[in-house]
Amino acid sequence: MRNRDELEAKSGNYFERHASDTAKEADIRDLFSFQLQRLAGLSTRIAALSIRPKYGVTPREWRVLAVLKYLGEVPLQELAKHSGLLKSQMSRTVSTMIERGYIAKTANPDDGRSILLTLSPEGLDLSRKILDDSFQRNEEMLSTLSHAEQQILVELLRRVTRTSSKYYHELRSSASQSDLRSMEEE
Amino acid sequence: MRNRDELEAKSGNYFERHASDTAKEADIRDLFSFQLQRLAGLSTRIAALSIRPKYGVTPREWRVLAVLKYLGEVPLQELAKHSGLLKSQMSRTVSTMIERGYIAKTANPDDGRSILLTLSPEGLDLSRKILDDSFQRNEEMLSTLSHAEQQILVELLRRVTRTSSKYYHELRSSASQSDLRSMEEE
DNA sequence: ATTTATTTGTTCACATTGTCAACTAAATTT
DNA sequence: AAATTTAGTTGACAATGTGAACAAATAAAT
Repeated sequence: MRNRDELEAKSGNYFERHASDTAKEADIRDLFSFQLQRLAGLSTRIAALSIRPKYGVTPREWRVLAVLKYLGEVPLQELAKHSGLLKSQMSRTVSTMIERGYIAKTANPDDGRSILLTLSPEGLDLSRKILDDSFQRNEEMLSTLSHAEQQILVELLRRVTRTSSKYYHELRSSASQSDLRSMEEE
Repeated sequence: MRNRDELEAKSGNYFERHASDTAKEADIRDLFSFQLQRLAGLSTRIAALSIRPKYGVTPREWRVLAVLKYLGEVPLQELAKHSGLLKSQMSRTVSTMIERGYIAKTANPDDGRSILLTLSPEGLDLSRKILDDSFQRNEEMLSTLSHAEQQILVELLRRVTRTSSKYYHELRSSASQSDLRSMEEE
């Protein structure tokens, strides 16, 4: 591993760094969220490469189809939650999917505001095909791990996602309450 | 050929999705890349929430600063590779970071085409602060895991990233040999 | 029962991110 | 010396993310 410390002097050490080289500098390569971002970016690029030319849908669109596949028949808001999108994003995505005939929309008899969304037969077919492709891609990506390791990875990610989601909502609610205080704080 | 009936697919009952004795429908929730995307999205949102208001930089900008922190002094292309960005993205990002005084640019004595980039003292200071914050955020996100589990997770991700990167380049070169993007992701 | 507040979905406006191609200037290769 | 490759910049545009305004419908409060 390369270390920055040798370059410390070059880039302007105004802080008269304390003599000890033992104090370890924080390194973004050790940061979980950094690894996560890079791998997710890779994953998206791989998916786009194999899906867009073949099926003519964006990663977001097929993700929505696949989520709707397991949800069955739900209002738009519900679909958005499970997909990790804002309702505004979902509204647009859904309307192009309706135009292309992959999603069907019916009125909700219990609530005049909401709509019920389902996959059309074509949408179900497409989502199956793409999902199969995706599982194949994932196998390639995970091929370096044993089956047991793959399961561990998936389980750890699941737990981290749960915890992070809670953390996120905490941050959000505490941020919206103290809007005026975020000016200084050093 | 799996031929699960439509009724089940649309039932929306995800507590019974494993109960079926027949061929199982593919489910995006079991897809590694889906989990990855959701968690990465969460992570970005959390980061943006705590960093943007406080330091006035976007997630991408601080990531670049932090990468440059460990690289020391490198040409733009090199910085792009390690950050997972295209050189066009990097060129723009760097030029705003130079405007704001976080990055310094000098000519490369060995190559008139390339430039050498380093963190300015302000950039170094900022990257340290944000990196500290980031490690704290990550601790929250990972708080559900034991220390040992965290290490396992990081190690598994590292291996998957390596394999995926190789896979990506295979796909790319087999798709079109002419347009080789030099983004080694490693 | 009427007013008020909340919720659902659509749309607008905009910021960030990602992709590709054209272009220059400087190496490198032939 | 000419052709090719490489480093970086810039333009154009697609995809994604965020927040707010808005109408219609429902729920809550008085």
